[in-house]
Amino acid sequence: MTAPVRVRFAPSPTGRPQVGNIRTAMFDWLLARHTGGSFILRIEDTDVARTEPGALEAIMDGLRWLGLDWDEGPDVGGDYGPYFQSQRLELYKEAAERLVKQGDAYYCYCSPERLEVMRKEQVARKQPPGYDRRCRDLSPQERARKEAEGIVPVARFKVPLEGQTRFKDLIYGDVVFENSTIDDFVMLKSDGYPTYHLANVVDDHAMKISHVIRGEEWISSTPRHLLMYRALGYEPPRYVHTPMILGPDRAKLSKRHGDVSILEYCHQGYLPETMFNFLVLIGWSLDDKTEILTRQQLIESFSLERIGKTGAIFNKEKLDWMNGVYIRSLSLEDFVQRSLPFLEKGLPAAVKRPLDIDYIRRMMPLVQERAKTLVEVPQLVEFFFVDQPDYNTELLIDKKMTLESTIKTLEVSRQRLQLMEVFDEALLENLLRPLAEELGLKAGQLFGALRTAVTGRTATPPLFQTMAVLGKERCLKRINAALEKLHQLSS
RNA sequence: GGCGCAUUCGUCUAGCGGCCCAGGACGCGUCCCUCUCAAGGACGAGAUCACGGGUUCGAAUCCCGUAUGCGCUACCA
Repeated sequence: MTAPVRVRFAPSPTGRPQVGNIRTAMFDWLLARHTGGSFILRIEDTDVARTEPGALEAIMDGLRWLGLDWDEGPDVGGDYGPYFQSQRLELYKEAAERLVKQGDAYYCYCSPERLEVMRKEQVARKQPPGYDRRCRDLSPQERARKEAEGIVPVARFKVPLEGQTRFKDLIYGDVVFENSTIDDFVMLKSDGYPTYHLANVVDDHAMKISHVIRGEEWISSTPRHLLMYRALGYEPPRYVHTPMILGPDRAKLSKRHGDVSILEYCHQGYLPETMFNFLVLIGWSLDDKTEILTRQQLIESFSLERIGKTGAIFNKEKLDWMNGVYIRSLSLEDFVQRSLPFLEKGLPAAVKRPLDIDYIRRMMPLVQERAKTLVEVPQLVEFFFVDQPDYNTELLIDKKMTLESTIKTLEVSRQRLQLMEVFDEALLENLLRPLAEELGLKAGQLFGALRTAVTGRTATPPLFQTMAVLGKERCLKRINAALEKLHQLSS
């Protein structure tokens, strides 16, 4: 696997870039980089009706986000362009005409309505549905008559009635199909656009693609492609079908079960390096223990041989874990920079902008090891910003404490805190630990009351560090507010 | 219905005839650490390797069959 490959990712711009497709693109990219080959982006915009505006940009954004740069493609050009199939219509038409001339294809004038009825009957008779080849042997006169009626035909490939078509898939091994089970499929639609089958064969040949990497769902149509390669006199590429990514019900992942756009993971605060690592591990593994791999390690160690055969369910919990691992591995400044957009968006509108970046830098070490995704960072640090945290007064009173003892505890704490000149972590600890003992409390009881008073929460980063970041003024203000709440409760 | 592909802990997987009465990871449980929450550490539960036949001295690994699941079966890709 050292010869440079030419591989292509060929999405159709009919929707957002889903993880299944992106994973295939990653395999393409990895193989290209591993072998020093080329990764080509080709847009299969042959389904005019389903093409969605914006889909192309979204696909490119998704690839860029993951760092899957392409060597040839719509925007960067290349020697084998154009890279939009809609701009290569002439090529497909020529190929189709040639096949018709050679007797390997024919024009079909059957109406969609007739085909519909035909299929229904076939299914009713428990026959395999498929084109009945009515137009396969039309006489020139019959054809002329249809043309005269103004019917615009489609071009169908003349699949051999007998024999077998076989190929060796690099992952699944030998696959054999009886030609008799394949119907005469449409190559060229009546609107002049090719179907996937034709366009794919013509372009992969024209673009000198060496390996076709695509989802397992394409295995069944591979013999059609092979038959066309043969009829056209082209050398077929190597085929690499990859296992699918499944939904929780083991069915092909769809929008229904959250096959969300790869960009959605970006918005949800997953790091691109997490997605890259995680996605490649669905269906591929290095060995029996390595889970975290850098992009460079992946390029070096990637190989087709280690791609599995079985569809895999997308394991969200594991993704979350891995994202935590990657977040923790970030340098503080990197973590700050990546969190910034999420803070801008996620912090309450009442927090004044621009955000105080230095203040943020001081609190971020406290949340870095607690965040699983970037999108939850604002939640984690919100109490640092709000004027006065909102919380239920009961939370101030520890299970083993009373209203009175809590009031007393906070009052004494306030006095002592007020006397501090330098409000840092070490000094806070030196003050507070002995204070708990002095008050006859367990450290947790004192710290718990202070924690709630100062943050409004029962689960926060370590108290002293948190208070140090908050600063003396904010802490005292909040303790005062807490005491007020408690007094209200007692009256 | 036809054709094709697949089948190892709940999930992702290692395993390509003896090292496996099956290893790792996520998740889960217990414990340690500890001011809470995380993180980290230790330990544990969890798979008769879908089932049934072969082949072999020996099979999760090879062969056949069955079952189940999934995919394809469009003038979609």
